[in-house]
This record gives sequence, C-alpha cells and structure tokens, in this order.
Amino acid sequence: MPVKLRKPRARLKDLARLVSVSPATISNAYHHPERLSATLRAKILESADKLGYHPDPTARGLRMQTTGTLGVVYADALSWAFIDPPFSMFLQGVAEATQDAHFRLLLAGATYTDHDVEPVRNAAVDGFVFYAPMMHDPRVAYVEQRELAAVLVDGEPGSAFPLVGIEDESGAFALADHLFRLGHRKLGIISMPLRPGYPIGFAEPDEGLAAFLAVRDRLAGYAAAARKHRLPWQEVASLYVTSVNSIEQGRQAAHAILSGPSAPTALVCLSDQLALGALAAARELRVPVPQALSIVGYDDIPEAARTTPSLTTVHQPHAEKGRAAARLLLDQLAGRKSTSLLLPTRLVVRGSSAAPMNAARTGRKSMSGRSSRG
Amino acid sequence: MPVKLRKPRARLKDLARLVSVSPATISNAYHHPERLSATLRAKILESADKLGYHPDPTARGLRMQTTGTLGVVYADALSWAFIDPPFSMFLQGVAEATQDAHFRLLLAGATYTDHDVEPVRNAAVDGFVFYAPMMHDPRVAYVEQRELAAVLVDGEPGSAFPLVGIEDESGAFALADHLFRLGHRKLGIISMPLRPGYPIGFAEPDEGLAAFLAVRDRLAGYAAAARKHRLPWQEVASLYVTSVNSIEQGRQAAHAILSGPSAPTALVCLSDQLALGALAAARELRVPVPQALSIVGYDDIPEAARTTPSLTTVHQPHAEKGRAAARLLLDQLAGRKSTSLLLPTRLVVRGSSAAPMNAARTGRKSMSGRSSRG
DNA sequence: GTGAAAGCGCTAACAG
DNA sequence: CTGTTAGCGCTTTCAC
Repeated sequence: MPVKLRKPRARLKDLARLVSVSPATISNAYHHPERLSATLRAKILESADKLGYHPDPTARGLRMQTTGTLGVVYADALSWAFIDPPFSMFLQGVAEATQDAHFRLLLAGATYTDHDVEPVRNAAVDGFVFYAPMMHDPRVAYVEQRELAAVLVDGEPGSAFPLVGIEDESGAFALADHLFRLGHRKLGIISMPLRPGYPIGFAEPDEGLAAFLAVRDRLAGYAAAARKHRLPWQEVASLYVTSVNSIEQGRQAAHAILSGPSAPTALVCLSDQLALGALAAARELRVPVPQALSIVGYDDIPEAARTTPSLTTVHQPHAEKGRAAARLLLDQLAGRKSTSLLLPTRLVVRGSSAAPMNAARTGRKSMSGRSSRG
Repeated sequence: MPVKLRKPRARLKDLARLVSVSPATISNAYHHPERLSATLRAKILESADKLGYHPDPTARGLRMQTTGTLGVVYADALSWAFIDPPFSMFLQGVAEATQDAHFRLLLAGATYTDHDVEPVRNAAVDGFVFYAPMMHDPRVAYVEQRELAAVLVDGEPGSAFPLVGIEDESGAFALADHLFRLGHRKLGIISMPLRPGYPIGFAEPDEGLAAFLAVRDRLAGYAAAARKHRLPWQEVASLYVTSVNSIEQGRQAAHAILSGPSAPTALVCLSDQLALGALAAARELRVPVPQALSIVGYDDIPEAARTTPSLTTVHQPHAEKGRAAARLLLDQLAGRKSTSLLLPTRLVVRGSSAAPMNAARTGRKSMSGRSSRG
C-alpha cells in the first residue's frame, strides 16, 4: 500500500500567489524574459528558488506538445545493450548530437519474452531511433502507424522512415576476399542469431534466413566473395549460430566448430565480440593464431586492436552512425527534410589473419611467409 | 521555420466519438477492463488500432502524477559515459531492475561546460540515480531542494538520499598491501581527475584534494596500507593525475611517470582503463610486466582478465550496484523504506603483479621466484 | 507590462 | 456497466 504523504511540491500558482502576480507572468519570467521588467523577473526567479519551484516538465510537455526527449530502441533486452560495445559507441554518437540540441535521451528495449511494443508505446518522447531492428519489427510498425518520427539504423528499407546504414555487404565481401586471396578454402562462420530465438548450432550458410539486415548483408558479402573466387559457398562455409552476441558464445561456437569435422583454416565471426571468444577458444586449444588458424571479426571495436594477436576486422563508424541517426531524427522533428544515409566500411587487416598452412597449393603468391606447420 | 502540418494524431475523444461511447469508457477499456463488457472492450481496442490511437504518455503522466521513468545521471558529459565500462555494467544492472518494474530509463549527463542542473531540471522522471556524483554536486542539491526521490551511487553521505557504495577503501588497502608484501617500495599512482577540470600532471598523493568519493577512498586505502607497513606515504608514492578516465590517458600518464625521476617498481592505477593504458605504455617501452614493473588497476572490468598479462585489480559488483540503486529508488517511489547499502570489494591477483627485481632486500620471503635482473 | 481564461489529453470520482 | 464533470500544471492568446 504505497502511501503518499510527502508535502506537495510548489506549483506555479503558489509562486504566483507568493509574488502576487498572475500565473502568466511567472511563465513569462521563464520563457519570455522580454515581456516583463528585469527586476520583477529577478524577484520571481529568486522566490522560485526559495520555494524549490521549477516548471513541471510533464505539464509543460503536454501543453507544448513536445518532450525534448529522444527514444533509442535497442533490438534486444536493454540489459544486453550495455555489454554490446558497438551499441555503446553508437550511443556515444547519439548522446553527442542530442546533447548539442539540448535533448534528453530515453532508452527502451525489448522485454525478455518478446518484441512487445509496450516499452515504445508508453515512452514520452518526440521520436525514436531504432537500433538494428529486425524485419517486420512490430515496434517499428507501431510507430509507423501512429505516424511518430523515427529513424532506422541498420534496418530494412520499406518503411516510411529514413535509414542510417553501413556498406555491410561490401565490407564483408572485402573481408572474405582477403581470406580467399590468402588461400583459405574452408571457412567456419560464427554468427549471432539469425532471428530472435533461433536455435544454437550449425545451420545452412544462407543469408535468406536472417531477419537482421546486418547478418543478412554480411553473409551475403562472404558468399559473393566466394562466387568471385569461383568457390562453391555451401562447401566452403559451415555456419554456426550462437544464441547471443557475446564473447562466451563465440568461445563455445569456436570450440564446437574446431572439434567438428569441417576443419576450417579460418574462423569468420560476424562480430568482434564473437571473434574475441574464438580467440580465447584457440588459445585454450593451443591452436596458434594466425599460423594454424585465422580468426577475423567485424565492427572494429577498440579491443580488437589491443588483443594478441590483434584482430583483422571490418571497421564501421559506430559513433558517426549515432550522430547521423540523432541528427536525422532532430531534422524530422524540426520539419526539415531528412534523407537516408549509407556510411562506409573498411577492411582492417591486423595480426589474426594469414595464409593457411597449405597455402602453397593455391597457386597464388602468398603474402605471408608464415606457412610452417605448427 | 519549422512547420507542423502533419495530420493531427487521433485522440481519446476521437475514438470515443467513433465508437459512440464516453471518454471514460475508453479510458476504462485500457486501465479497468473489468468495468466494461469484453465485447465492448474488444471493439474499442480494435477501433483504436485502426485509428492508430494510444493514450498519450505525457497527458497520462500529468494526470497520474507519475512518469514511469527513472533518470540516471552521469557525473560527466553523457558522451563519455558509454566508453566507461564500469558505468555500462552499472547501467546493465539498472536496466534489469527497471525493466522488471516496467519502468523506462532516461539518461542525463553534464553539459560540456559545467555541472549545470538543466539536464536534471527538465527531465520528466519520477526519480534519479546519481552515478558517482562529486561533492556538493549542484544537481544533487537541486533534486534535494525539490524533494524529488533519488539514490546516490558512490556519493557522499550527508544528503537526504540513500547511498549505494562499495568498500572502496578496504579494496584499495588490500591492493596496496599486496604490493608492499611483494616488496614494492616505490609506487607510481595514476588517477583520474580529483575534481572536474583538475590539471593534468603530477600532484601530491593526498586524498583530501579529491572531490570524488571513489578517488578519495582509494587514495586513502593505499596510504593506509603504507602506514601499516610503516612506510612514509609521501616518499613511497608519486601521483599523476589524468584529465579523463581513458586508456589513452593512462598510456600518457605511464609514459610520464616512467620517464620521470621516481622510478617506481609498480604502477597503481585508479581504474582498469588507466591500467590498460599503462600496460600499453610498458609494452611500447619494452618494460616487461610484471618482471620489471607491476601494474595494477581497479574495477575488474571484463577486459582485465583478457589482457596479456592479465590485470591484478580490485573487483567490485558493478551490475549489482545498478540493480541495488534502481531497487532503492523504486522502493522510495512506492513509499517503501529504502536504506543505504555498502557492497563488498575483493582483491583479484592476476598476472600483472609480482615482486620487484630487488625484492630480496626487503627481508620478506618473496612469493615469486622471478627476481632476475632483466 | 500584466492578467483572465481556455485548453493540451487524460483519468477518477461520482452519479445514473 | 456507462456518462458527466473536474482538474492535473502549464503556456498562450487576447484583452486591458
């Protein structure tokens, strides 16, 4: 039984009475300084301070039909969001842009059970940034139906909303191309879930199954690189799907693949988090990286440059995505036109990728001398 | 000139007219299902869907005098928050607790220029969690004056608000004691700013200067350990203060200390971030860690266990702090009593600390055999 | 330069 | 089971 017996907060009316002016004058003191004398304004503000008064944001929001708050919607439960380095960097960009515009930031995620719209419905915000929404995300559909403002980041085209995306497929292409050039012919792919609730374990390396654009594009990029090298993708790649995009899941997946029959010479992880886990697994199994096994990631999170060996990966401008998404949303809210944006990716070759031990067979000149059998 | 010409959203009144019932019935359909027939309710909800109607959160908030939103206030600019791993883990805990309670999460930070109260003033929330507020933070004072609900995490006692803290001083004590036992007699301390805008560079290792409780407690803990070993703290320690709690700043600080005159055998960093930077600096200078130099951190972020060498540090329960803080705040809002909480810390000895090369002199039996001069 | 009054959209008494 | 009404706290015409 919650009991509220706290002394009620001071209201505009109380302050008006105290200073013996009308409510309108109080409001003007805050928002239209030029409409009253400086001395009166000073007196009002001072009394407000004494009373502990400040205009109620909710009432103000109702009256002004604006909240000054942007909602950022994470595709998964919010508690996962903060151990997802790319999302953190993305938020950093969003925070920069919103702060510059004096907007506040509200975070929403999915519930544990489903992609319920509830967190989005009841959020008092002026618009939403959807981070990596899956196909047909009901929350996006809801916002669209209500004709609220929104921006989709790494989301599907087809909605009314502007998009911020990255050249995911070409980044993945460059990465796989790099491996094929080195002579790799057997790839173990480690992916985050293709869609919510997708079962852990081996699956067909078919991007058509993926409900997340990033997953689909990356798988498509790898496959395209295989085509370029005239390699049969289904034979070249074996795909292992994890339940979460985490280091631990990457570790387990790598163990599963490396103890399996396919004996890949390279592990291609759809995120650096997964790659970090794969690196740990290789260490545990005493498989030297990159001599006996190449491991590559995606995202270029800061830690990718710090691990031993450092991680070959695809760079994408996380913070820039955040800034762009927030700006696009702010533009919409201000009635300015906002158009979709595609940001570049870039292959970053570091220490975790090299020619496989039997690269001599490929006939190409290997760029790496390290072909000794360990 | 922003122009709003979008078709106005459907309102409760519109829906009431459409279904030919009174506004109250619409409201009841949402919040008191038992007060109307199931068929009528179904009809209402269906029509609402068709209209794209949903009760306006702001209006609801005004009427109910509650927003269902918790504000988390970061001590620094929000854009720093997301590259601060301990804060991310903290948020994870907060998110878990708020999600369970079906609350939303609003994030606020400082402005670039100062610790302005504005971000806190205009936030439509039911209460605040202050993360690591400095002494006399004006935003805390403001919230106190307005008699809003709040919880202080790693903050000063003395306000009206319950606290969530950790045993910072004893953690620091255990860490420094560990080093002294190993035989270290010269420590380089690397600290984040003692107060906002504190100048970069060497400073007196006096905890009294620190405006942040964590900094003060940790410095005090180190000094207490020195006292226990009857070592004169001012001679044992040299303190270098960085401008930001970042890896890069830790790197620069370590360079400054190691190229200075004091020649410490151990670098004691007030955060793992700083320690990661120190590790990088040691690598660059080809100083073997821990043989020639011990490096220790604080916080036990996940990466601390993954670096080479792995980092000796002090563990603290970041996510648990977040859960506790959110719960305490939720308790206050529900009228339940909420009391302060002190969570334990724990020394975690890993690979980055060992006896110094000249440990033989100390007379204690060294726990490490590695004393060779390199 | 200041005040009276209307109303943003919703919910909860209370009456029927 | 349903409708009428008041009012949450604020801002803003529009008079004066």
